[in-house]
Amino acid sequence: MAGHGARSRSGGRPTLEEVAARAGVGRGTVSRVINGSPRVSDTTRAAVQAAVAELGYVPNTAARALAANRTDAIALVVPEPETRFFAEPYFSDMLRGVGSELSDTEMQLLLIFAGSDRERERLAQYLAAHRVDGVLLVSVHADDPLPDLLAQLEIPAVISGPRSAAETLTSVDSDNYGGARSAVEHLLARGRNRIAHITGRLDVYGAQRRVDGYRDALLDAGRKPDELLIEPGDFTEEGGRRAMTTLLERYPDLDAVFAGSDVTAAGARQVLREAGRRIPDDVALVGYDDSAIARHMDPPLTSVRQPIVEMGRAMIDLLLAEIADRRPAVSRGLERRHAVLRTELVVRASS
Amino acid sequence: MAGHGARSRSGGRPTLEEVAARAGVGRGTVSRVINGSPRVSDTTRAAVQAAVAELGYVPNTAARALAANRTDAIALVVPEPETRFFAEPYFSDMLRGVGSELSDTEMQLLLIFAGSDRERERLAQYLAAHRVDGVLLVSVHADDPLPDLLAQLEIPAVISGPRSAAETLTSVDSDNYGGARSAVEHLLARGRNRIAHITGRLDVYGAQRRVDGYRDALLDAGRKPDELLIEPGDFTEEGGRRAMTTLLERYPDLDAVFAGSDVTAAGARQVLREAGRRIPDDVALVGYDDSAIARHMDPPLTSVRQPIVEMGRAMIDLLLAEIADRRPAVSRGLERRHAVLRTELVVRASS
DNA sequence: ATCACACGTGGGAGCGCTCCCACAGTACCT
DNA sequence: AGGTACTGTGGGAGCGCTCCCACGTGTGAT
Repeated sequence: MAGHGARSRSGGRPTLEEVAARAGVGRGTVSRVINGSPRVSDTTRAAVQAAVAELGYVPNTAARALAANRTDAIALVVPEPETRFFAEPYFSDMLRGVGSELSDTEMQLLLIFAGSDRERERLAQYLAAHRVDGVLLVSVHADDPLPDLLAQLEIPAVISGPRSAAETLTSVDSDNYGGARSAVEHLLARGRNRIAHITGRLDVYGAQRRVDGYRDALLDAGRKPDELLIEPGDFTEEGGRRAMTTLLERYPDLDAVFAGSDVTAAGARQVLREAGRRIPDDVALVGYDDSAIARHMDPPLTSVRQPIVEMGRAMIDLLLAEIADRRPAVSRGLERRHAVLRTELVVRASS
Repeated sequence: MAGHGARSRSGGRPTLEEVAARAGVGRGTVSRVINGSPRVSDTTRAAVQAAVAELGYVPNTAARALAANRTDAIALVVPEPETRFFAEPYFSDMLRGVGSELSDTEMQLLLIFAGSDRERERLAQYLAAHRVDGVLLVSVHADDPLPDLLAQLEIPAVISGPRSAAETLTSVDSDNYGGARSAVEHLLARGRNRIAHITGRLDVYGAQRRVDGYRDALLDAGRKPDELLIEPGDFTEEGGRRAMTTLLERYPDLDAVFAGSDVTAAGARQVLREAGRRIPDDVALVGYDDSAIARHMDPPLTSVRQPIVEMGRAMIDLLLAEIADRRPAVSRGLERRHAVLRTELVVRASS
């Protein structure tokens, strides 16, 4: 066991310079080895690696960040209070995808909550200090100033769930349009005739796309969509109840409901039950998200699954690419990228 | 609105030097103002602050970290897979406490999962690189090498749930002994005579302390604890079922059970029901943790609440103090601190 | 008047890296 | 033989801070 004395100066960690001396090479060469540059001979590389191992050298991140003007860290920004973060599986799935894709990288992931005004203030400071190389944005509301701030600071960012068809940030989304279509096509195939739709919050782009998918599925089946069968909801259970009540008054004979979320479907289910409708015998019910609620509902709810883990992975891929592109300072006019991932209809007893 | 041109050199952020020039002072003085040193005259301070505001100056963290040899970041290390982190309210409560206590600090919190061997490898590298000023350790198993690693690297650390009575790290804990006592005293006060205890995993120090509390409560009431009424569990539902089955065979006439966790109580409840025992009429049941399970059980479960949010706060307080103490390089031989927070018995219908 | 000692301040040195230019050495062409 | 090109290498400069020493200047004791 050579080089027992890991520290050359008492208390301090070994530096590049010390590794260089030990290996009998220059500082630059050690730096090249550490950073995996190919412009080093094999013998030299081996010598340096030996010295690194002997001294237990670990690069000083702060020094690297200062010299290279990068942090090797990215932030996952959640503009929600922490409680919602823990309550919804969406976030944990997203985190799983992001984490797995990042695990063979040197990149460090920071989780930042920005639910309160105070937290948002801190976040702004944080970004202004350029403490991360890039940002992942999830669950952003249409009027959020954060995307603009990021653009202004020229920080690479990827958003999940674009705010509109003209989203300026690189984005990742699930195929809301296709998901809605598959739900409606499924109901048509089951022989349903009067299919209602309780929408999500219509200021959310994805909710709009689901309405589009609903309409087009009917049109392509040769039916004329009835606007009175489309009742606005807001992703909540209460919204589902309200909308269902309205729809039932309007069309007592409707035989299917496509809800904008599983929670909304739960609200609708309650009203249907109270009105004496059996599910699925009288009215078929389909939700969206395939959350735990869907599996545990009575009867189990047919629902559209979004590939959230995969969306997390895709976000990282796009973000890393954008960071890499930006490194050479040349702002190559890359067109914005928008990834759309396929959804899957999970059929259960409710339809 | 003076000083419209925020940037003096194109593309770059303003530096300390530039702020100094603008304010007509030296670099050192600006540094003092930024860091809140009292050794600056009021007029000078005002001038510097004005310059900072005009230029939109934000300190460069990397430079500061390099020069001052600190990171202003601490890590919350969770030696569990992410799924458990999200599944258990323990972690989210802890995070809430930690976050709230940190919110009026410059400290940045990093959340690090170290569930897999691979992740633990990364963590070791991370700590070796001294990328954080301190570490918060939650849910550490008795044989975990992490505490030793931290001690060796001389990184300030606070552990929640000491590993033994001789814990070497600064620790925060809830009063497991007192919590158990209050549960048993409650059962005694309710007139119960044969009180069983299903323990937690006995390699967890807190579980041992609960057994101690159970015994002492009985002793102090003038009863001799019966070791055959103490059956080892492991915090799980299955363990609760197993232990309850054994206990019921041994003492068909027992009239109370104090379980080491709510989940264990749920397992015990199931066995009791199947054996035809009514809760609380025939057998009173008390759990530990006051988790969501306790509130939703039928009947609602009496349980010992741990002040987890407060524990998170206390951990931060102790850690920040330790970091501050270490800053002046003088390793003042401070005795290790061990905070113990009071528990609270939440009485519900099960007892 | 002299000394002592604060206080507020300026700026040099240095933290540990990366970047890049310079240079020796080798290889391959004219 | 000279030129050109490329490869591998060393080390200077500089990233933006903090730390600390040195230097006025003002105050009070002698």
